[in-house]
Amino acid sequence: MAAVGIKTGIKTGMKIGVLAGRSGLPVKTLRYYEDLGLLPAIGRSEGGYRLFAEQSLRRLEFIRRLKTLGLSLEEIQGCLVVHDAGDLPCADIQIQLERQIGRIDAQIEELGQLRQELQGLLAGWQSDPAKEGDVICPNLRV
Amino acid sequence: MAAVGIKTGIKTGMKIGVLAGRSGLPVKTLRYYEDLGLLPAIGRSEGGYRLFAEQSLRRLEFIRRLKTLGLSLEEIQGCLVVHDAGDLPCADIQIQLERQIGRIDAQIEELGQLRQELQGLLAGWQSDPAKEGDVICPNLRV
DNA sequence: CGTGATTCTCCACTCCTGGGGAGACTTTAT
DNA sequence: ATAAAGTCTCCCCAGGAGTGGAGAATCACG
Repeated sequence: MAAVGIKTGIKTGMKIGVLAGRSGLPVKTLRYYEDLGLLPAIGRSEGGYRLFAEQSLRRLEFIRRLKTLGLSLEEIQGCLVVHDAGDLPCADIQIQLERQIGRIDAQIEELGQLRQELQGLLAGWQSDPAKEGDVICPNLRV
Repeated sequence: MAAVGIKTGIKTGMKIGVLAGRSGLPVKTLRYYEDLGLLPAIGRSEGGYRLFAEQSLRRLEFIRRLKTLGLSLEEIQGCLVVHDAGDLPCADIQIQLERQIGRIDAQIEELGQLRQELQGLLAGWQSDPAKEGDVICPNLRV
């Protein structure tokens, strides 16, 4: 079974349900990824069934990792497009990655600022301020 | 103009356009907030026009502030419900803010990990590695 | 060869925060 | 009194990441 592809020289591949089972992702999600171009199938069977290569598992693992790290599918696709652009010299990919790091730094910076603002707000927080008028919460100079 | 409501003792209020002008928010947004229950109108005119109290401005300012601090409208509504019940929602707001800071921290942490991963990838980058097999760019092993 | 499991495409729906516009009605200003 | 401006409700649209179902086709097993 595992060696089916070896017998014939013909293009073989997992059907979507197998890939779903091995990757742990729902079939729907795999189709969704394929539609987006994140996870290209190597082709279709006679009956039109998607066929995926073994590499798809690695690719899905890569996607999963980046996803858990908070990247959007669009950002991940950016990485994969670069990855798949085989004709481009590695230097271009390097630039893409550096750009990606720059974007991440900007995001971290932005989040840090927001965090600081919230922290500063809480720092001066009074747990039981005097009620006055129709003030909603005296801690917030609204 | 500003004193129109004083002449009659009858329940008066801003129409939505006035509140929009004074708050700087689009009419659509105010209607949306009213629909959600975030910004109750004091009533309707004969013709069915929403009428808002002066306090609505303060309330909108409160909403705006919490929004810029990253709270969802639902979380803000939670605070406002407490407020409308007669209490100062200080404690609730505090909890929401702390929760928000926690979320930001987690996000920063994850981004930092991704950054490190990409950085590590670039650290071992070879500008012109030998191509081998079906690896498109040997620097990127997924 | 039949039957059930798998897969296909297409459409709709979720949550969130509104934006755009249609068509009808109310209010205001001249 | 009439025209213009404001407001009403209702419905569709966006993006992000899928999920669910209908109906049709295909595959695998006995």
